[in-house]
Amino acid sequence: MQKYKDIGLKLTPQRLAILDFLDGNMDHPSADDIYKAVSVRYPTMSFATVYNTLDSLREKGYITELTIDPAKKRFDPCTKMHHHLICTSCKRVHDIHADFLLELPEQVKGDFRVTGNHIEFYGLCPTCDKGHERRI
Amino acid sequence: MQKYKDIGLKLTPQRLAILDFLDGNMDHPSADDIYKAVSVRYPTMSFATVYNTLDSLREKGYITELTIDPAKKRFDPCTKMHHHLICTSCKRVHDIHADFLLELPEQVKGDFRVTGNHIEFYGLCPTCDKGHERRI
DNA sequence: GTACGTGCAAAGGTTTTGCATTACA
DNA sequence: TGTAATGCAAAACCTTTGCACGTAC
Repeated sequence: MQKYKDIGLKLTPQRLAILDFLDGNMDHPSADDIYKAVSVRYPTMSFATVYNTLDSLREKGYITELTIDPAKKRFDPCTKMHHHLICTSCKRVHDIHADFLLELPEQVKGDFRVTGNHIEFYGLCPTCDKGHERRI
Repeated sequence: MQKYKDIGLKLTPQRLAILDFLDGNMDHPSADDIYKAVSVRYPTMSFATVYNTLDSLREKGYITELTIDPAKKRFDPCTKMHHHLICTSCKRVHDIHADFLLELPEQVKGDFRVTGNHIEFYGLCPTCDKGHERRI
């Protein structure tokens, strides 16, 4: 596994399994999703290991913790600044890589030092939308 | 209490205390914050009542449940569409009532029916920013 | 009077922690 | 070999639920 050599963490089999699961994953999985997925290969996997690893990866800047789900934390291996489109029915989350101009007016910003932003778009995905009548 | 007459809920003293605490509140309190605040006047107040009331108020559209805090739900009595400016250090949340043009490109939106959006601005509030050296 | 709200305690779900054991570097 | 990670279980949180009792309407 050359790919993860420079990550600055001990590369245990469990961590490699977690890294592999997250690599390119666009589902914004929860800790439990990750635990279930890697447990298939490592039946002794524990939540402590999952949370430890996620915490280390977050500290190193390899993943982002999302606050889009009120019920649980979800994790995003894509750390490039982007936004999210969330289906309010099935809770699936799509990445939005479009850019938006979001400059706060001076009188609103005040002395606040703004360092970033994140947009949540809400709506119904095509699948969930079909459950409703819809005439144009 | 004429003010809450038309709310469509039984107006118990506990509910009135919660409504009074929330009215004009800009702190985006958690259920626990609300529980602590109203417990001063109503020592027998229970979490069940707080959550029941918050749930009813949310259903009726009088409050919004915020997902800006990974640790717990926070509630906002201001239901007019607005955004938030969050200090990553002290976690305090300010309301942003500015408008932004957020139109998703067709090829990004696809058949998704977008119904709303919410922007989180991140940064350091003036107080927390003072802890860092900062020369212009 | 009756439907609905309250309060208590217990349970459910997610995340954290302590500690002995194991294994990467 | 030494430091750091793993795994298990227990605990800590936040939130929800069941049920007997109480109260607004």
